[in-house]
Amino acid sequence: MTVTLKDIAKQVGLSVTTVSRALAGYDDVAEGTRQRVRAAAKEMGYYPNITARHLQKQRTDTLAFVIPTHGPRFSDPFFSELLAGIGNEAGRHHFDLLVSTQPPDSEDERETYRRIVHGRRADGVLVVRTRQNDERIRFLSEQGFPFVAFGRSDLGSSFPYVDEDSYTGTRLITQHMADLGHRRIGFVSAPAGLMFCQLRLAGYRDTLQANGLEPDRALIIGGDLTQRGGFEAAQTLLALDPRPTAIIACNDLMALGAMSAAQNLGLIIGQDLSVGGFDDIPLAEHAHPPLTTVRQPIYEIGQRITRMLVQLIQGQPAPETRQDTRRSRKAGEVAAETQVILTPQLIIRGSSGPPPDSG
Amino acid sequence: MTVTLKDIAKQVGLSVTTVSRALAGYDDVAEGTRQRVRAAAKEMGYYPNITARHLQKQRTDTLAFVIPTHGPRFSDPFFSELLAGIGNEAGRHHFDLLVSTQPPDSEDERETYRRIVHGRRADGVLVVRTRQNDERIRFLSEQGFPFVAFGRSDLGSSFPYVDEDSYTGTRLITQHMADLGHRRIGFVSAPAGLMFCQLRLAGYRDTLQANGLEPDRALIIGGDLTQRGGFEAAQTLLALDPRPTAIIACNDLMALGAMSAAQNLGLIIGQDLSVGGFDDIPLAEHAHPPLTTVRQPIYEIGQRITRMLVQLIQGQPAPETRQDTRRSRKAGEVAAETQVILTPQLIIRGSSGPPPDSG
DNA sequence: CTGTTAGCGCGTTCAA
DNA sequence: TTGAACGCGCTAACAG
Repeated sequence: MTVTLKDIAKQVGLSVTTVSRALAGYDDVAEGTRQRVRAAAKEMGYYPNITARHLQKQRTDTLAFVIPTHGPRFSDPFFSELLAGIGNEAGRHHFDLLVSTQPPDSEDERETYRRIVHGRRADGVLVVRTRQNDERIRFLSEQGFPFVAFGRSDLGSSFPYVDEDSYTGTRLITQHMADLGHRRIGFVSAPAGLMFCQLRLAGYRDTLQANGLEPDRALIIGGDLTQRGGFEAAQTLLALDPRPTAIIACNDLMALGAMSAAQNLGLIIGQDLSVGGFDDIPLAEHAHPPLTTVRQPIYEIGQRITRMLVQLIQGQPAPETRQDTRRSRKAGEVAAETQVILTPQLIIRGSSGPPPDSG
Repeated sequence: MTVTLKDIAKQVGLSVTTVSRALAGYDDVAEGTRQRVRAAAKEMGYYPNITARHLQKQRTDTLAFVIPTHGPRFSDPFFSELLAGIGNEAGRHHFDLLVSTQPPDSEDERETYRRIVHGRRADGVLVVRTRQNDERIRFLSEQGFPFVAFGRSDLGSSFPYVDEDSYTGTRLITQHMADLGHRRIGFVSAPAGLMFCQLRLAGYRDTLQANGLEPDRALIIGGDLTQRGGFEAAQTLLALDPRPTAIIACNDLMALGAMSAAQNLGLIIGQDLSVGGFDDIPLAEHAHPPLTTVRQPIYEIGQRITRMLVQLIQGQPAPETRQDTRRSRKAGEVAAETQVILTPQLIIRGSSGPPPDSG
């Protein structure tokens, strides 16, 4: 049913080897032969069997992307944008993308990584939402398996990643609130194990301190990065007695949820309560009011980690030798950065303004 | 570096075959031998090479999912939820998931399908966002390649799918608006080639007619299913002179954008303007006000089409023979439905209410 | 019970 | 310029 090299060989009366080389465009095959073979292949509708090719080449031209998903009804525009960046870039480099969804830190997740690495299911892995003491990173490092992470880690080892400077980002937006005159600023945090959670929390805390604002444990609420989580966290925060006049959330989705909760109480966002987020997903711009946030170029980050991973797999100069190659590189060549930290950008929109009693 | 069957065989002094069978748990291998082999495999950290297994078994245990993405900065919670349903269910059945992102109706998309089918890159394909005269479906049908679609088509051929009754769903929500007293109801449509676009538009139109409401071409605006698209469409609709008192959008994301646009004009949603969506993504429930919409169980649909595809691949009773097997089926066995249409459910929330001049 | 042979489909020697 | 032989890693059929 499926047509193989052997079928073509039989058809044109040549050996499988010759057919293979003719199609691969080798120049040690007669022009006429090449023509005949090509014609036959086309007519018979030949497509190389990708699996066989993988086995022979000892590489799969496939990247793996294991998405950490919590509950069943997972729905996060952040990931769909990231996936688009990854998917498009992988395609550009003729790599397939293997996607798996697994609960973070679960046995299933561990097994998924083992299968990918030991079973040679893919040539490299993309790791996202890095965690403290991240076992995925430790495992991949130990195994010497190519990977690039979106986010840093606290492990000693050095590995390639792209990350946004979350600490500075949160400092920017917290300072923005402080500059507007807010003195009680709530914070909706993320699962504590996430690296960026720690960094953002620290940015928040340090900025409070730098502005002589009293830290208040009650103003910090854990969130799960969903809109519902932000909604519920805001309900708690807004029930406090001297209630906060501003709320900063660890991501936009929670910030949007917080806005809804406040609006349900009749509060006007940007006046009665200021809200800030993180990410700048497309929803932020078209919310009402538009959300003040810290921009993170998700799509571009997806492209970038994918490009880095492909380069890593295809054996670009290792990081150690980069200094040496700098001068000898030809025009147009660009060094493969292996550890990138992006500068955050504060996007001020209508959801933030001076506190109600300031005017 | 990677340990293969051959390595183990050498280690324990047996043939590759015996090792293979010992690990596979065949009972024609001595208990002691099995023990020795298993121990060695474990100690040496053996994992089967998945690619080799695929080649030998002539199947890949992989499903392909080609996501139709339009612009570069694609970000849609609908797809992340669908992906979660698909990914989790695929995992449950020990299938890998190959994801690709391609612009609909593009040459790249066609090539992606050809590669999957002819290159035997996967055992089956999931098709979503079905289109009029859908070339993907025609191609897969012609090739006899296993697939299941989310959405129907207008092609003559019969194929397995799950779909929600979009027509009735839109009738429900349009009737809801009419019942509230709305007489000028705007509609934000979707790209015309999409099957559900036609169905929803028809549901809208027929309901207007059934209620004796004048159809007005100006009240129907094309949308691109993004929040921005809904935002802009609503701006146009709200600039009309007798402006609509209600707007129904083809999906929730556009409805949320429409709400923002209206709110920017100072309109109060649910009073000055009613808004309705379609899908019931998690964002809808926690919007302000919460969005009236037609529920579509996205996650479950993802699971279901995946389960159907797996059954199809694993050779469940073909649709033609289902009647025959019905009686001979054993207790507990359930017929594999091949064409499922789900009944839509109207979710009434705060975004819809009587028109302003009615009270 | 175990080993030999064979083959999945392809690409890469090495001879002829 | 072409073909035969071999191997990628695994499993299945068949002997012994």
